Amino acid sequence: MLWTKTFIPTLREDPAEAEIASHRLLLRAGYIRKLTAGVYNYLPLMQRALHKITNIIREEMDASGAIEITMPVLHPAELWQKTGRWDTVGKEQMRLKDRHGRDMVMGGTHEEVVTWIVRGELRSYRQLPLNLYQIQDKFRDEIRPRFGLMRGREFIMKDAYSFDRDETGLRIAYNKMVDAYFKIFKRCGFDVKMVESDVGAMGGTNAHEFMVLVNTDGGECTILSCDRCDYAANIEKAVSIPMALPKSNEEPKSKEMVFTPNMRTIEEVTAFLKKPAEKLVKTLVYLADGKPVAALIRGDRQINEIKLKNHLHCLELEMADPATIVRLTGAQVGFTGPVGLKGVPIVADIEIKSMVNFVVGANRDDTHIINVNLDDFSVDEFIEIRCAEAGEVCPRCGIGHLVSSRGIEVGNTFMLGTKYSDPLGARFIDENGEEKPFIMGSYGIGVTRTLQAAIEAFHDEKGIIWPKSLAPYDFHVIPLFMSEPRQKEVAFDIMSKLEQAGYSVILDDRDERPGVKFNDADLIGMPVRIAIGEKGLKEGVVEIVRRKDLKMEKVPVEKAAERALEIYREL
RNA sequence: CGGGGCGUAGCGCAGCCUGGUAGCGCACAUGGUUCGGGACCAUGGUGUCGGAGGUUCAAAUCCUCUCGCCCCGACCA
Repeated sequence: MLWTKTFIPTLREDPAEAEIASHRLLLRAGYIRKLTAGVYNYLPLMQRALHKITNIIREEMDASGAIEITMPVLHPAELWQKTGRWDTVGKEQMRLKDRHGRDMVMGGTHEEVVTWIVRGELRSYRQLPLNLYQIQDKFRDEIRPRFGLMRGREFIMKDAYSFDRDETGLRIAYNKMVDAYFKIFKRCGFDVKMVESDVGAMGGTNAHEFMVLVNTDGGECTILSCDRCDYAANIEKAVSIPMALPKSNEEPKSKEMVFTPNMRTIEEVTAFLKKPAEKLVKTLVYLADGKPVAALIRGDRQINEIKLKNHLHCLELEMADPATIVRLTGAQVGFTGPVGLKGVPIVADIEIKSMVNFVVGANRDDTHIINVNLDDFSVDEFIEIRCAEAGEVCPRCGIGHLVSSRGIEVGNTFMLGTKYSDPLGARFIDENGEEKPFIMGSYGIGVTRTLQAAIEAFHDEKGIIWPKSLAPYDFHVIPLFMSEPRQKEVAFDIMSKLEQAGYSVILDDRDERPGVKFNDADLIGMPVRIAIGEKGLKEGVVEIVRRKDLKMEKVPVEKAAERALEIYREL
C-alpha cells in the first residue's frame, strides 16, 4: 500500500484531549478520531489492526468449538424486564423508544438475546453443549467515558455464551474458554494474568478477569496476587489473612467520653488522641437501596463497598449524605459511632472482633469515646468488608504474601448458571425426560480495548511498537526521496518482493523530508522498516531497522527483501 | 451526579481581567531555494469567536441561560 493512496492523518502535536500514552498515540498516529464523548471512528490503520485481532480471536474461538453468529444491537425492553436487568443495569443501558413508543435498549451485552434464541430452538440434552459467539459493537452509557477506547460508550467486543446440561458441563465449557483466552492473548503478544473477580451485575457464581499488566497511568485496576502460589484477584474481590497484630493482653477498661473539638477524620483523631489508627474504629453510614446501615471497620483499613453491597443484597449502595447522618446519629459527620446508635443495623468487619479498648465517635458533636469494647454495643453481624492489602498473607496457600500491581482488563469469564435461562424459560429435556434450565456461561473480550492495551504495554517515547501479530502492516518501506528514480525503483522492488512472500507493506511515497517520514514511521509502529537513501545506495545498501529497539542493519540492495524477512521472522 | 477547567481557522493556542475593525504557530495553496531525523523565504486563502438572549453607541471580551468537551471525585466520617 502506498501512503498517499491510503489515509493516515498523523498529528505533529499532541492532541489536547488525551491523557494516557496509548490514547495519545492512537490519535497522533492517525488510528482513531473521536466523534463524540466515548465514540470513535476507526481509521484505516485501526481497521487493519482490528482485522488482525479479530482473525486471531475467530481462529481460537472456532478451534475451541464455539460457533459464530451475529445478534442484533437493538433489543426489545421486555427481554431485559424478564431477567430483571432492565432495573439492575439501569443507567448504563442505552435506551430509546421507537416510533410506536415501545421501549428498546441498545445491547451492552447479549445474555438475554442469546438465551431467547436457544429457548426457541433447543429442546434436548442431545443438542448440548453449545457455545455461540459474536464479534460486534456494544453500547454502554458509561458514567464517564475516558482514555479513548479504554472506556468508550460504543466499542467492539467478542462475546460468547455457553449452554450446558449441568455444572460439570459448564466447567468444561468454562475451561475451554479460559484456554482459548490464554492462546488469544498470547498471540496478541502479551502475558495476561487471570484473576478472580466479582460477578457484579452479570450475576452468577464465579468470575474471572484477564488482565494485561502495565506499569503506566493506563493501568485501570489494581490486582493483588500471591508471590508464591497462583492466587490472584482484583482489589474488589481479593481476600487475605490479615497480618496478626501483636496479641493484645490489655485488660478491657471502661469507656470514657473525650472532648475532640472538630476532630473528624482518622488522621485528626489519631493525632489529637495520640493513638494509632488501628486503635480506632470507623463507623460509616450507608444507604442500601435507601435504607441506612452502619459499617464498622478498623481505622487504618479501607472498606470494600463491593463486599458490603454483596452481603447486603442491595442494588444501590451509597454513602449517606450529611443531613441523614445528623438525623440518624444526632451528631455531625465525623462523630458517628456504634455506641448507643439506634434504629440502624450495624455490620462490622471481622477484624473488630479482636480489638480491645478502641476509639469510636460518640454520636455527639466534638466528642469521641475511648476504651470502647465489644460489650459496649451490639453488632448485628460480623463479616469481611475490608479491602485486602499488599503485604498480607495469601488466603489460598497461607504462606505467600500479596503483591499489588496494575492492569487493564481485556477479557472476562462468568459462570452464570441459570440466572438467565430460568427467568426466560429456556429449558431442555434431559435423558430422564425431565425439563431443566440450561446452565450458562458468558465470556467477553474487549476487542478495541485490547488493541489499546497493546499500545499501552508496547510503546516508547517515539510511538507505537506493535507486536507482529497486531501490526496493521508487517513492513514499512521508506524511499527517502521519491524524486530519485533509483531510490524509488529499489523501494518498489523490495515492496513487491515482500508482498509476493505474503506480507503486507506500507510504502511512504510522500514528497516529504526524511525526518518527517522517519518520525511518522516511529509513530505508527510497524515492526520492521526499510529505508532507501542516497548514502546507502552509493555503497549498494539499504537500512533495515526493527521498531522494537531501533537496531539498524545495513544490507546489500539485492539481499534486502530476504534479510528483512529474516529479521521479521526473528522478532 | 458533585467539583474544577475549556469551547476563538483543520490542529495547538493567545486575545477576555480593563468592551473599540479577530491574531500567532503548525497545517494548507502557489513560486523559489533546500534535501538522511519534524527546512527556509515570499505570497495567498481560511473564522456563525459553541449557541440563544440581555446590557451598551459598540460584545470574542460584561451579565443570564443553554449545549458540547476535558480532568478530578463519587473509598471522606
